[in-house]
Amino acid sequence: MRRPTITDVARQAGVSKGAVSYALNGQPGVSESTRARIMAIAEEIGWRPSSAARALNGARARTVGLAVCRPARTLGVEPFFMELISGIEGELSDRSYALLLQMVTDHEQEIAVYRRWWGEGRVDGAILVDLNVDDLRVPAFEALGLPSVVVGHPSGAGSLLPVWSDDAHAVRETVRYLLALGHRRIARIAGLPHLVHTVLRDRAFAEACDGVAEYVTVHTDYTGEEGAGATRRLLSSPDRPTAIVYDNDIMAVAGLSAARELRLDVPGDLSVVAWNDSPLSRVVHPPLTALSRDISAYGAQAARHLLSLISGEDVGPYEDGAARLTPRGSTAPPPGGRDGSSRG
Amino acid sequence: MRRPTITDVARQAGVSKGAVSYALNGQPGVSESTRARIMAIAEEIGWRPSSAARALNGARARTVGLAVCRPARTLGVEPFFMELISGIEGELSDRSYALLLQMVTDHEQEIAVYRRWWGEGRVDGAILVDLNVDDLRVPAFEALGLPSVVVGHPSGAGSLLPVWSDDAHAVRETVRYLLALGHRRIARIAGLPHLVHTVLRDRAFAEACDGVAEYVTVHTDYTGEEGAGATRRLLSSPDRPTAIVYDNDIMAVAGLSAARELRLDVPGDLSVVAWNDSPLSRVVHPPLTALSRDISAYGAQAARHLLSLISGEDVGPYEDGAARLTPRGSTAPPPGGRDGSSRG
DNA sequence: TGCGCTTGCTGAACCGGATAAGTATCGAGA
DNA sequence: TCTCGATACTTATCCGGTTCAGCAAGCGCA
Repeated sequence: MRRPTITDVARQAGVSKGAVSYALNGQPGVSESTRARIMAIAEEIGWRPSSAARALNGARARTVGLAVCRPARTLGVEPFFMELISGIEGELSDRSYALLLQMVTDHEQEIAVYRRWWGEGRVDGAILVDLNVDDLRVPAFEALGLPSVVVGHPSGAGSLLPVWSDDAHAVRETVRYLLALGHRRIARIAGLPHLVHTVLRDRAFAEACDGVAEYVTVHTDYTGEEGAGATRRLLSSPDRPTAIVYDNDIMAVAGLSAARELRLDVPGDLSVVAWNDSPLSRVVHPPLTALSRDISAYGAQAARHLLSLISGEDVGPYEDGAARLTPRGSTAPPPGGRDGSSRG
Repeated sequence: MRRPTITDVARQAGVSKGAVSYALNGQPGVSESTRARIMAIAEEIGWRPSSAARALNGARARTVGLAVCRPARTLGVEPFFMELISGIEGELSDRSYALLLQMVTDHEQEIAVYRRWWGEGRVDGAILVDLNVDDLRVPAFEALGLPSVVVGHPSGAGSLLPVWSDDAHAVRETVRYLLALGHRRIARIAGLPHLVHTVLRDRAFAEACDGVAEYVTVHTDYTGEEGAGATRRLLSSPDRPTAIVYDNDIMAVAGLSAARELRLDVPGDLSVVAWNDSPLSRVVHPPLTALSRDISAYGAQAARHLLSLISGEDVGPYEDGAARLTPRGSTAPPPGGRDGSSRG
């Protein structure tokens, strides 16, 4: 049961291969009646043009690559990726592009994967996530000439096209909010220190707190375990923070549990803010005050930008709206109430 | 900057295209010295054979398709998928196969996606997940002749190749454990009722409890919201259950919080068991007693089976080990202690 | 009536590899 | 010395589309 080819359709329709091709692609060169007849036959015998044969004629592969480089254990839990992928995917499939996915363990391997995909003509472009400081992938992609969108801050994207969101702004908003509540000892449990957005958040956090509150930043690997561990250490120090900002939601949930183990009430004794709002933030008790963003829309935007880039349009960096703080039950004035500070 | 082709390599090496092809594929027909020279030149100019051109000669696309059909909001949170994909992916990339991913909203759309992929020769096979009762996709895939592995129970897989795990066994083990602790009123907050594994779990749960405990099963859409809602309803009834088994971890976490809102202690007043162990189960307090499986290995096995099927090997169904119960802090004897029942 | 233009199609070349068939070279054996 | 066979290639064809050049028919118009 061989797959039907253009020749089968042509023979059945009594026309040449060329005519079928014109009919299929809506090009002039066939009459409407012939086109209809050809399409009907194609439909009937279930013919679809081979993507390989099309690609051979210089056409696009109509596929975008995404290699994700994170330790498996953090990947599974973080809603961020699935939402991002889901957004990318939605946009791609609307334009009948496919997404080629591969998980890798390090950047060297990721570069090798792209080198292969690009060399083999399997993909037309790539999406680069989890931008590192001095990221090896940026010069590699530049050298390959692989059309790429970087999901991350322009400062680290080199000549590649950045799609980003102002994390510094979100940090400032969060700190202002906590200050307004009266907090004066604020900790931040951050993610991997070599990620560009971690560095930017670190800096913004330090600047926002400087002179108005004691602050400390602890780096982790984003896992709940490290989040809980860091929380325990912070909370068992004599001058424990009255508020903790977590760089993702799984650590915030873990921190919530760690606080409870230590018999601390959230938000009575400790306020908790989670980055990346997700269903998880809403189902725990108390529901988490979180920095919300439409990750799926962000992914869709990245995909749109990449497709524009691929089709040769002239596109510039895209700045998505910054995360908005969504106050919920996990934040309140610190123990002892507001210490007389004014707002703003 | 055109991509180099086999012709470029041939010209530079001073040989014919045929020779380059033989050299590349390790076939006899070129001397070792020539082969080395050709490979060196290929490496130098960064040539890789176009996958499209290869596919045109009847070769495989070396790609496997996975269309995931779940509402976006449940997808993001459940670790299950990312772990499964990660396992599939690891196996595929070891054999330099790629994974083509698409998210769809319903089965009709999923079938359409596969029809296109298969018709266009983009994929060599497919992995079917979230098997439904009377699943439309099974006859569709059979009709297409698309080599497929079904991640789900053989009873619903038709003539497709099933890779499955005995959920009924896991249910029985869980119920036995809860009975041994002394529980006599057990609830189960299940997932979508049209999924084959939900039906199988439902049946096994009813059979295991029948005559020895009061039981009730509530169906949800797997989201934390519905899990929390169902938990509240169950716990506010006069004869509330002393133990609840949740069909996934996000609902278990939501249930944990719901119980806490109602001032019920876990595990003192209520025991909680989660299906699908994940980092999430360990970071909440108390850590959740969970049904653990190596999802990643399961995915890898599904991928291996599919690749065997694609290469025409004769493969039979694969039954993975059933989930093992991992007791943690969320389960204990019911209020009032063991009611004198003996173990076993 | 003849010219040029448009319409609707055909035939052939081409994309980049794989591969079967053909060929030149060389060494070994009769 | 001639043949045989292996070795190391080349040449040509094919895969399934796209696309360009060509061509016949029909039509408007001078």
